[in-house]
Amino acid sequence: MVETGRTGGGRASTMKDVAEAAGVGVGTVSRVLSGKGQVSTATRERVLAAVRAMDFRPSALGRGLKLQRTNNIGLIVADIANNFYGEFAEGVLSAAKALGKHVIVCASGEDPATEREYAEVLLQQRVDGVIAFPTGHNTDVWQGARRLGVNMVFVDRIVESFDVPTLMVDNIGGSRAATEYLLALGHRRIGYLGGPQALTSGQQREEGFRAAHHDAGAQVHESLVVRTRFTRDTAYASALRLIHGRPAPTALFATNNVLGEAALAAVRDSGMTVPDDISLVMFDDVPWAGLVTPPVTVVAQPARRMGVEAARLVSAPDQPAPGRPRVLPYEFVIRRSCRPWHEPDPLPGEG
Amino acid sequence: MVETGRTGGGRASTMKDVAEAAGVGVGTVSRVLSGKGQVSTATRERVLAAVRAMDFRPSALGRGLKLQRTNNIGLIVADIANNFYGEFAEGVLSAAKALGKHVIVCASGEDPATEREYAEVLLQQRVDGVIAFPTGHNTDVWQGARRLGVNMVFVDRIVESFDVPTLMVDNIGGSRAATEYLLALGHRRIGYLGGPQALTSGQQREEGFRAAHHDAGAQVHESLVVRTRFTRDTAYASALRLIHGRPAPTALFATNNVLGEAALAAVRDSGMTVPDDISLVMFDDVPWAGLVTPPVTVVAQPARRMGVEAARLVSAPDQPAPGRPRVLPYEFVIRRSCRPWHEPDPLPGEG
DNA sequence: GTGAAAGCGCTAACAA
DNA sequence: TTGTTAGCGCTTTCAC
Repeated sequence: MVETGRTGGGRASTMKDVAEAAGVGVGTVSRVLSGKGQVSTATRERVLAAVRAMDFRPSALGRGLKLQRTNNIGLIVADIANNFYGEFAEGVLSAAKALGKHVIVCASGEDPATEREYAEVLLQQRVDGVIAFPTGHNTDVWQGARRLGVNMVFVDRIVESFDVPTLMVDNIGGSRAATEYLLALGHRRIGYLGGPQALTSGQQREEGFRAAHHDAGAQVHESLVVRTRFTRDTAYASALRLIHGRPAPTALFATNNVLGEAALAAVRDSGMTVPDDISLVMFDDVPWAGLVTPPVTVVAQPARRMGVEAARLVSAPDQPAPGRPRVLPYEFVIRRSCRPWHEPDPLPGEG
Repeated sequence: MVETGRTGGGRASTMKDVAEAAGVGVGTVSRVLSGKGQVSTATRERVLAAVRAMDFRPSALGRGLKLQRTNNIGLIVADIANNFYGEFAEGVLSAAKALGKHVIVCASGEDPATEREYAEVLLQQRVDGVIAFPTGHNTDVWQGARRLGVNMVFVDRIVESFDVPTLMVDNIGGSRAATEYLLALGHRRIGYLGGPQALTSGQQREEGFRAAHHDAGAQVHESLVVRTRFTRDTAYASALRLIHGRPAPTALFATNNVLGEAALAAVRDSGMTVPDDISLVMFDDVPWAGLVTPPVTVVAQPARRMGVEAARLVSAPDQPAPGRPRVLPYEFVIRRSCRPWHEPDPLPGEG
C-alpha cells in the first residue's frame, strides 16, 4: 500500500503516554529505559510492551534540559568538500558514534564572522564540546565557551594566550622532510606556495622549510616564497606567479592539497612538465596524488586519525589539559614527481 | 594574560538571571530577545545591557521543548570523505545557514543497521527534518518519522511504496549520454562497472546503459556487466576482473567516482593505457578527473546544488509533495580519456 | 519496587 | 507595557 500525502505533525508520544498505557508512573518508565534503579521484571515487560506499541522515542530535548548535557558535539571545519576535512570529519563521526555522541557540523570557510556565528549557535545548542579549526579571531567567544564548561579541542592552529587542548600534525617536521628531500636532490631554487600566515599550520610549515634550508647551508629565495588564500582562483594565480618568478624555481613545495592542485594545473598550463621541468611536493595525501601522472610525492597527514583523536579528546575532559599541542606524526610518501637537479654549466664548453 | 586550567562547568546564565539583573520579568526578556510583542525602549535597553553583561545565550533546549521545533535537520550520507557527498554536504550546510537551520551529520556507510541507528538518534533529537541517501531498508522507521511530522527528503534513491519527496540527478540520461558517446566512437564491447543493484541510482544508470545499446542496435555483453560494492578493495578487484573479461572490453564505464578510481588504477596496473588500450568514462566530476593524464570524460552531477535543493525542500514542507522525484540535469564533460575504436580486420592482409 | 512531584529554560496566554 | 504562570518531556529525590 502506498502511503500518500503528508500527515502533518502527528504528536510524538511521551513518557506520560507510555506510563498511562502501561499503568505505571512516569518515573518507572524512565527507570526502565535508562536501566538505572530497580524495576520488577513484570512491570519492565509491561513498560517495554507499551514503548514498542507506541513507537516511543524519548526526547533528547527534555533529557538534555534536565541533565544539562546533550551528548552533542560541534565540529567547525573550514570546508567540508575539501578531502582533508572530509577525512577528518569521517574520523570524528566514527569515533562519536562509538562514544554515543552526535555531531553538528559547520563550515566556516576560514571566515572569522562565520566562525563566530557558528560558535554562538553551538553554545545555544548547549553542545557538550566543540572541535574546531579556529580562525584565531574569536577568542572572546571561545573563552566564554570554556568558562561555561564546554570542552574544546582546537586542531591545526594554536590560539595565543589561550590554553586549549590542541591537536596538530608535525608540520615543522613534515615540511622539513619535504624540503630536505628537494635539497638533497640538488634543488636550490625551491618555490614555496603557502597559506595565510595567520594560521599556525602555515607558520610552522614555513618554519620547517626555512630550517631545512638553514641546516643545509642553502639560501631561501624570498621572491619564491608566496602566501595565498585557499580558494581555487587565488591559489592558481599565485602558483602561476611563483612558477614564472625570478630566479626560476626548479622545484615547488605546495603546503596543502588545494595549493598542490593549483600548482599542478599552473605548471601544466605553462607548458611545463613534472618532474622534468619542475619538481613538485605537497602536503596532504589526497586520492588524486597517486593517480596523476607522475604520481605526486606528498607529506601525508593522518587526517582520519586526527578526527578520531579529536573526538576522543573532546569527550574525555578529565584528562589534564596538555600545556602544549598533541602532535601527530606525518608520513613522507615518495612518489615520482621529483627529479635530481644539477645547475647547468654557465657556458657549455668552458671550464 | 594566559588563562590556565579548566574552569569546570560554570553554569550558563538563564533568562531568570537576566530578568533579575535587569529588574524585569522573564516574559519581558523573552519578548526583547525574540522581537515579538511590545517593549518600551527603556526596558529593552536595560534588558539588552544585562544580556551583554552576563554573556547570555538562550538555550535552544528550553526553546525547542516549548516550541516543539528545533531548527535542526539531520543529514545521512554514505561517506562524508567521498567528494560527491562532501560537495553535497557543503551545499546543505550553506543553504541551512541561510535558513537559520543547523545540521546533524551522520555517515551510514550504506549499512542499513547504521542507518536505522542514526534515524532513531535523529528522531530522539527531534530534528525538524532529515535529508538522507536511504539504503532502502528501514522503511518502518522512516514511515514513523513522517507520521511524526518530520519533513523528509530522500536523495538518489527511490524507496518503494513510500511517497517521500525525492531528489536525483538524471541518471538514465547521463548514463545514456556516456554510453551513446562510446558507441558513437565505435566501441561495441563496453565494460560496465556498476554499484549494488539495490540502489535506484544503480538501476537507473544500468538502464541508461542498456537503453543506449538498444537504440544503437548494439548488444550488451552480459559478461562485461559487473556490479560491486563501493569499497576501494572490492571495486578494484571487480575492475580488474572486468578489464580481463571476455570478450575483452575496449571501453569502460564506471558509474561513480570510487569505481572510476578503481578502474583507472586497475587499467594502469594491468600495463594498459587510457585511452590507447581502453577508453574510460565515469560518473562524478571529482577534482582529480581533470588532473590525471589523460583527463577523464565524465557525467557530472551538480552535487552542491543538489545539497542546496535538498535543504530547501526539507525546510519548505508546504510545497505539495511531488509524486515523482525531482530530477536535476547532469552535464556530460568530454575530456580526453576516450578514443575511436575500429574493430581490427580479422586477419591482416586478407579481405 | 513504585508513584508523586519538583525543576531544568523557555514561550505564550492571561492578568494587571 | 509588563509580570506571572502553566507546561513542553525528562530525571531524580523522597516518601511510601
